[in-house]
Amino acid sequence: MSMHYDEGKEKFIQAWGTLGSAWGINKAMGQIHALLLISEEALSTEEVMEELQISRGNANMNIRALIDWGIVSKAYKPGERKEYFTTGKDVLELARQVSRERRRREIEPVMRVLEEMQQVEGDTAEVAHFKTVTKDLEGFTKQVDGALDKFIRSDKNWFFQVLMRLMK
Amino acid sequence: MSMHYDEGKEKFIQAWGTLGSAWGINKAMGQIHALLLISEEALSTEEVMEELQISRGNANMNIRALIDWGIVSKAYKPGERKEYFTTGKDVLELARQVSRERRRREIEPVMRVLEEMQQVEGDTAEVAHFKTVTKDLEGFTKQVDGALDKFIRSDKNWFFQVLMRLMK
DNA sequence: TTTAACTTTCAGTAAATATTGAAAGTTAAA
DNA sequence: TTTAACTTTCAATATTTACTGAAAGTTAAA
Repeated sequence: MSMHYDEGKEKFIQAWGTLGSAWGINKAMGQIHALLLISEEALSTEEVMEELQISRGNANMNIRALIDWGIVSKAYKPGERKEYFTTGKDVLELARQVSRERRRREIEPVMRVLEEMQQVEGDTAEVAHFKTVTKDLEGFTKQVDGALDKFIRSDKNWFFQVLMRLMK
Repeated sequence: MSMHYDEGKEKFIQAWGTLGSAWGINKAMGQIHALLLISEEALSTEEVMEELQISRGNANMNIRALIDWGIVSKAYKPGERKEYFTTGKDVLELARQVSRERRRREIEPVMRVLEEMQQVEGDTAEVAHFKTVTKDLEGFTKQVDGALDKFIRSDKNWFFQVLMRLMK
């Protein structure tokens, strides 16, 4: 029923990587994030390479990507030239950041396309149906987008209050 | 500023396919779903193949996958032996179904791993930190999972009320 | 400056994923 | 039954995506 640290660590990193791929983030990116999450100290590229058995190029590119997503940041150690990396340990803040990015990268482009669809011309039933469906999608997407925006801007208390109320 | 139906249709199918890949669903699956969404009539495998220019095997497999997800269903036309396929036009119901499946396929497995992590033994600071982080993730995941569950079981009114309240 | 510690890039390769099409399987009607 | 309309499977192939490692680029210290 118990488990050694190394085994647990391995399992967690694996699981986080898998979750990553299911969500369109790549595996290595998820694994690096997991590793930084459970590490109290900031890690260097070398250390990441070593722990995950991946190449320098791979480590570097995925660390960059995590920085782009705004969920990993650089840390310099006094007197050291090397770069180290950490990720915030606040899960809510992480969720917020991921929401922010996905909203920007995925929801917004699709919303723009859906809006455009109202410009389709023609008075056939086919066109009418097309516009109805895309308008519905647009309406729904807008609602979700608005809620997401609220979440992104909200503070901790607001979020947990909403969750609580939501679950009655 | 206006647009022909065929152009709009093409754009929409493309966008829906792209959104699909960003969400771990494959492109063809997204495109087939888009096509069924905007089609009032149920379509046959042949028609899907023709419209999207994909092979029989591809069409068949992805239609199956959509059925597995519970978002496409078979429809038989009277006197016809061939199978036809449709998808519900209710966007909220679609969202609910997708949430249900993702919850089952992704959230649940990761939650089980996170729970397991409390079984890690050892009294070092490292282990303590590991448990803290994974416990936080577990707590957050549980909350979201609960809210999702509520959403999945809820009706239309509840959902829009929540969204409204949420957006103040 | 030069050097050396470090980071980034990228062409080549490997791995994973999606797609094809023809053959095998199934089942309603003749 | 047989036939033929239809659906499913799956080995081969193509496409996409990820990864490597060495070379090029950068920058602090000597």
